[in-house]
Amino acid sequence: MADNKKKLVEDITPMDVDFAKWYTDIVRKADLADYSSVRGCMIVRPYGTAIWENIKNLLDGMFKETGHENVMMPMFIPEGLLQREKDHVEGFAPEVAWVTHGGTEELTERLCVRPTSETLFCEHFAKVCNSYRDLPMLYNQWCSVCRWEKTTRPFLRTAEFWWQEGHTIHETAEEAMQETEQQLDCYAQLCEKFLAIPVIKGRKTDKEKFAGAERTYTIEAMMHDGKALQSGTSHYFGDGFAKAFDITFQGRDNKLQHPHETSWGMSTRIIGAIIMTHGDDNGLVLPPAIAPWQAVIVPVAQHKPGVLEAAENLKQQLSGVCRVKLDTSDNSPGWKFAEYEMKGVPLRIELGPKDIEQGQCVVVTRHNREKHFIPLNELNAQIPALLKKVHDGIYQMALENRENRTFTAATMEEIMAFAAEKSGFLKTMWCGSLECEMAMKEKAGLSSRCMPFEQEQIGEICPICGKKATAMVVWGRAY
RNA sequence: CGGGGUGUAGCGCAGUUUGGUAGCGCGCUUGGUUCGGGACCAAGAGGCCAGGAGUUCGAGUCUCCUCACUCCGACCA
Repeated sequence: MADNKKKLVEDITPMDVDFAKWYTDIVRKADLADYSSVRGCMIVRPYGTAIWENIKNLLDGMFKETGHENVMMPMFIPEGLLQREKDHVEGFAPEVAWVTHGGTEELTERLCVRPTSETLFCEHFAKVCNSYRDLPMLYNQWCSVCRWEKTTRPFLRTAEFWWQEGHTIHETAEEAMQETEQQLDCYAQLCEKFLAIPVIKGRKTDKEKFAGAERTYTIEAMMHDGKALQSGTSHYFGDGFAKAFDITFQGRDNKLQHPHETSWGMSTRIIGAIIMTHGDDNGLVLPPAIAPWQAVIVPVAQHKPGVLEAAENLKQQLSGVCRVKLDTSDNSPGWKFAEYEMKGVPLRIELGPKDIEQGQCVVVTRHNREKHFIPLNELNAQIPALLKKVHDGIYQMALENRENRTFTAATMEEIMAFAAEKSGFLKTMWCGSLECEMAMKEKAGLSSRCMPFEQEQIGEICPICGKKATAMVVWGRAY
């Protein structure tokens, strides 16, 4: 299928030539986002917003099914409040934006633009939580947050980004732990079932965990270039924040207790993951579940009598079967083919005079450009199967990429060989010390991605220091 | 923070060496011919050449200053 590999869109830099350029070309050409006049801030264009809305609706539905409620918190955090938890403020202070004036008056206490809202939720929980009967409180908010990053890239790292942040408090540590794992699982489900992105679930090392958390769980995905992308996180706080913010409730035993807390988040960065997991040299490839249009109808020779009418009828026929768009613009069919390939629409339906004569249409699946000639009266029944084929196909391709780029090492020599020649995940045993983790970064340029839940016993000792190993770690270079 | 680079039409760029009517491609508008992999012809619209101060008869072009963006380091949940 050499023909299928031919690059048909000239405006996108091939990923082998320059992966970073390829990425930004797609962001721009697929109309996902634009740069704004504020450094590091992006404008999410309608097409990008539609993708985010679909992701948001899926996640929001899952959250609600498990009893979570949405709230809306302020975007400003007083400096004093941010400083209540020591680790937390140390983690975030270097990258927060400060509001110092209201109108022309200088504020007595400056306000930071939220980089995350733990402190606000904690302050609120302290007020509204009184009894074990109030628990659990399962809150979530959809909002944007601000982190003054030094280097930014659309979706992957922006100074302002959109996300959801869940914050819950529970009567017992066990219940909070369960919540933390449940929400991580929710993200993993979203990635694998809807976004067709295989992920590794695991726990972050102490070095990589969230500022102020007792434990951080993560899902890690691998991009086309072998780099890792942290795609969602879930944190268990124990009662650390509760103590710092004086959140108490009267327990079943009539004594005052601190609740156990969690937080978890997924951001617009996931759109970057979709681009870099599924995209190709012809543009974006969207998982059907979140594609704004799952199919696009391209009429051929639309000036000829009957073609537009037939296309219009086909659109009617497909409403309720999938999200469908009909493009009747003046652009040539070839232009439209390229356009919707760049936009990653999973199915293209071509309908021309020849098809109408034969009562059929041509359906092309985006990820492999396979053509299917389908009778119009069978189309409705076949669309769901074709969409599933796209989903399964791109999931499989992503999984294969990850498998092909995953290696194990038992010695320092093997680690250095990996670091020098490969890009991907490296599994090794680890003793659990910060020193060895730092050494990995310094010597091999690798950071720990996670300690997978699915542990493999690939050795007895830590290859860095030679001491007894306590866990297997997946290492990599990260976005 | 350190080092490089770039600011000219919506976007991408040429023009700066050697000062002399503001250019090209894409996109946009109008009309026509086209249409199974980014069609073609014709006619148009669109500029404080990043900003400021100099030199000069004359500055996009030379000098000085300022600002913005960007890349590579460093830093970074």
